Amino acid sequence: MEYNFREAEKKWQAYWAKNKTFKPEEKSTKPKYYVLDMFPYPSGAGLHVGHPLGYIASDIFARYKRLKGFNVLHPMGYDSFGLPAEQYAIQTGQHPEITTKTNIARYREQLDKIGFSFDWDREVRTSNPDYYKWTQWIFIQLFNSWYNPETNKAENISTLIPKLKGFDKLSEKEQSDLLLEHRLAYLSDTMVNWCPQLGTVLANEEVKDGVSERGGYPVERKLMKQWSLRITAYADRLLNDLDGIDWTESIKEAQRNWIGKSEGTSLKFKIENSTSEIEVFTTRPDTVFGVSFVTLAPEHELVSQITTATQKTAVEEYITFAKNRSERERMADVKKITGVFTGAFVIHPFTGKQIPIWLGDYVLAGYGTGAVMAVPGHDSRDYAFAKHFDLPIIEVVAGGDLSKESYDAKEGKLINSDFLNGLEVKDAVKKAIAKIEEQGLGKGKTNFRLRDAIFGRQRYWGEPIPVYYENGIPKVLDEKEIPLLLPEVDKYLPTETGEPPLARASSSWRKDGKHEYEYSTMPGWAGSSWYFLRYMDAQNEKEFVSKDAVNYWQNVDLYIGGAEHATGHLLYVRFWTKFLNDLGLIPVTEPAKKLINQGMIQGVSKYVSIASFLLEIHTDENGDTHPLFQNFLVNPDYPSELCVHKYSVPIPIDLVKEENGKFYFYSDAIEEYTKVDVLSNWSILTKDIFLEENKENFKVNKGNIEYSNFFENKVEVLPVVEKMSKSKRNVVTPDTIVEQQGADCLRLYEMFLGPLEQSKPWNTSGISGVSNFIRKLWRLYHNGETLNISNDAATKPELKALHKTIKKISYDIENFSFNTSVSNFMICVNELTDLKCNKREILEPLAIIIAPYAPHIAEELWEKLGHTTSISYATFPELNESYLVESAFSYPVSFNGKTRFFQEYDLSLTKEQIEKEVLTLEQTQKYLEGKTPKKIIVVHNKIVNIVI
RNA sequence: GCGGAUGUGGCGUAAUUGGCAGCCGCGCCAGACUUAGGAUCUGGUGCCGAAAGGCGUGGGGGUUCGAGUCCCUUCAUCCGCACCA
Repeated sequence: MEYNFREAEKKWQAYWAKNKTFKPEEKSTKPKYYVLDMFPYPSGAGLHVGHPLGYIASDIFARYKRLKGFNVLHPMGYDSFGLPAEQYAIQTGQHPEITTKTNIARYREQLDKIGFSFDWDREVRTSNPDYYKWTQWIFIQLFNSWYNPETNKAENISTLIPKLKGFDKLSEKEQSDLLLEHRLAYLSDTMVNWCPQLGTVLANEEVKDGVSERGGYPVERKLMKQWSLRITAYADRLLNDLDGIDWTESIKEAQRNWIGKSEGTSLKFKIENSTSEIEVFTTRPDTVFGVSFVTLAPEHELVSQITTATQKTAVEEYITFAKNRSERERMADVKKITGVFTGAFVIHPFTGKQIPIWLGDYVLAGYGTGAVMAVPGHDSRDYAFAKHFDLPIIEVVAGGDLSKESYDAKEGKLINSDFLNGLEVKDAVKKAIAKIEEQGLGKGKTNFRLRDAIFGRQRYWGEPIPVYYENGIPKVLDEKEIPLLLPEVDKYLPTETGEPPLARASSSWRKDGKHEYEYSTMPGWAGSSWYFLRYMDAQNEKEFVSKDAVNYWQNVDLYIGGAEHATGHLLYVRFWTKFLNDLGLIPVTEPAKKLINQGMIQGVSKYVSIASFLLEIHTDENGDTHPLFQNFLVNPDYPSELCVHKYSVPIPIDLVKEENGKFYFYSDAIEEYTKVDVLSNWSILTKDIFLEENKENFKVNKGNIEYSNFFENKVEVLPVVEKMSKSKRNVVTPDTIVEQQGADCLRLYEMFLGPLEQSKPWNTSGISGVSNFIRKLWRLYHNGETLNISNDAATKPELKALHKTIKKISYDIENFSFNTSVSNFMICVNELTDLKCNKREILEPLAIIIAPYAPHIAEELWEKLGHTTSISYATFPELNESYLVESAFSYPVSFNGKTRFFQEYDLSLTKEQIEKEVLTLEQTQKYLEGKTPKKIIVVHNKIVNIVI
């Protein structure tokens, strides 16, 4: 009887659901283990084959831990607030909640079919009021807290008030404003990334190369009143605690860079003929004698005050120029040096010399003080600026060649530097800081690159911020008043006056019927910043998580997800965890002990080339002319000079046919394509069309066109490996494989593809090997139609095959090397098949070790073996090393490192005995060619090497 | 520019961590069976060579009895950050 995976998989999925097999024990004496996946955003394209890669790995680990006697928490949920559902709502008018529910239903169906061991009773959806009530609750706690630098943790704002002198005498508004400067959730005027097309502000990590990460729309800098979270208060702890967690070095490094701690000193420069001073921040106070100018950001507040009359026009022009240069341009031409002299000077604090003040847009207004002391000799940016404007370059650290480039290294002896002369850089830094502090010119200081996190989004589909305004003063709702539900609106667009969509809610959407609520909603990362806690106690209506639950589950033991969340989600969730810990609400300071980043499974998009031709120039009744184009599908090598415009678009991969390693799009698929893209109006450019009928209209006439440039009914398409996405039309869902080869096959195959962390394009060419393996495994337990199991004692080779596998699989799982375990299962089954093994003593443990990988077939075999309970809670077989012990070893005998032949020796032989034995061999004499060996190396159980 | 990762047969990959390079699978070749199937089974398959043998882990150099593995150097590809003073 062949294994019927369709029946078996359905049966066991139903069994697990009915028996709540994967519900962790409530009051358990077992050790706990918490395995978490980054929950998905339920997109309209459905789950693609990349999602399950991480889920399968974590599921294997969770199932393995159960077999090892752990009480395992392995939940799943949905990050269900977000932009795509809202964009869809804007286009169709359909409430995002409906879209979201439909998408979730599809995800759930797909997930269920893969046989994950999730405890679905703990499912969370960030867009559910039961859930976002507690997201709002945490926001309220943030609002009510400040960061006390003395205790180095967050405290209730009430502990701050006594420290604020004259607080009582202030008006209510003044009190509110003052407290907002300290609250961890605060409202302020902030420079934000404003995206006009999306109608919202974006966080820094949502902006890539000056355009929005989602959609690629331009982003501009704008001053807006915004809610922010004071993550910078935690900068130092977020940085230091990285050392204590087992995360990949690349993620930790990305977070370190993002936090960007730099230690240095502030230093004041007196402005000549003025009482004002310019304060700069520098990490190289040792180079203070190398300062030859000072550069201010164009936005610096002192600019208008110090600019001299003669420079006024030039400076104003420059400021206008700098302002209008969009962020994107500034990033695009980093190399372009721009600046202007203000006409003013500062006095060097040590030498008393006159130093010019310049403006330059290489200085960022938002970092440090927005001013730098320029040391062109030892800072490459200052060097470039100095060279460009012909400013003096002074060498103060020996070791470089300043005629070629600046010498930025922090090594060498100080020169031309008065009291620092002769010191090494490290010592000079210390001495310079001491001197600066002594003379009251500044003091040692630490700066961070990390900015506070802007927390408001001018969008509909997010958690409402639980704030209302009374006489212009922002106040948070009482705990009893949440959840503050999302109101109904007529459209999901900003109002005509530019207010966020929530402003469209009816006028009854008011606190106590009169006070306006905040119209911004929370960003996408709000709900995901604490969801790992909610799973511990998902149904709790009284608290975000109970003390009992969090004291038991603590934090995530193994977290698997994509590396793209390095500086977003993974930083915010650490921040919230530390905050909740400060408040004494949870016992842990980090969300996850271990983090693994699964690689991305890329799609292979297929791009078809399109040539645009000018058909005619149409003149309308007003006399305006409009060019009329016609587009034709052409081969990729079609010369672009033979058309007005040539471009390529991705087409659905299932409309492409492969022939001899090349890909083609046939004309009979065009109709199918127009269903996906109604705007397309293509036909394939054929010789006839080109040469005969429309030749004149194409406005090209380049003489003889090779016929090979044209095909009658197909064009070649080019494959491109890139991220799977709906817009690239390259999404492959796991559904087909589950349908055709089964969930176990998908699970094994995704693991078999290669190391978990590695990215690779999806390719099913090897799947038949895995499918064959599953059938072979089944046959091992069967003799033709019937189950064939013997209770006889296993033989030594059988035991060896099994225990070798137990050893390897345990090692592999614990090292997250899932690909190698699949090969080892294959090796084991091959060996046992060759041995014709049908012993219960072997086949029972084999079913258990394979169960985490292929749970359906394992359950089915387990049941056939006579068991009445799920294999999920069987005991992982104990390794017995004695079965692996060999008595002899076949030594490779090599000469000068080249293996020539093999010779078996008993392992009890000493090195000396082997050495003696080897020399007596006929073969040895042959390779020695009569020479005497210089040296013989015998490594026990490894190798014999004879050096001639 | 800085940081991270990767480079091994036709392809996906493996190598007990310094000890026989290429396990397992795909593909390919040959054969068996056959109700001719994209089924199943058996054998072969790094490259050059008829063979003996030689060459081989991106390139170059080094350490070592011995290097895919360690060190130096260089190239290529991918990802992240990017004027952070």
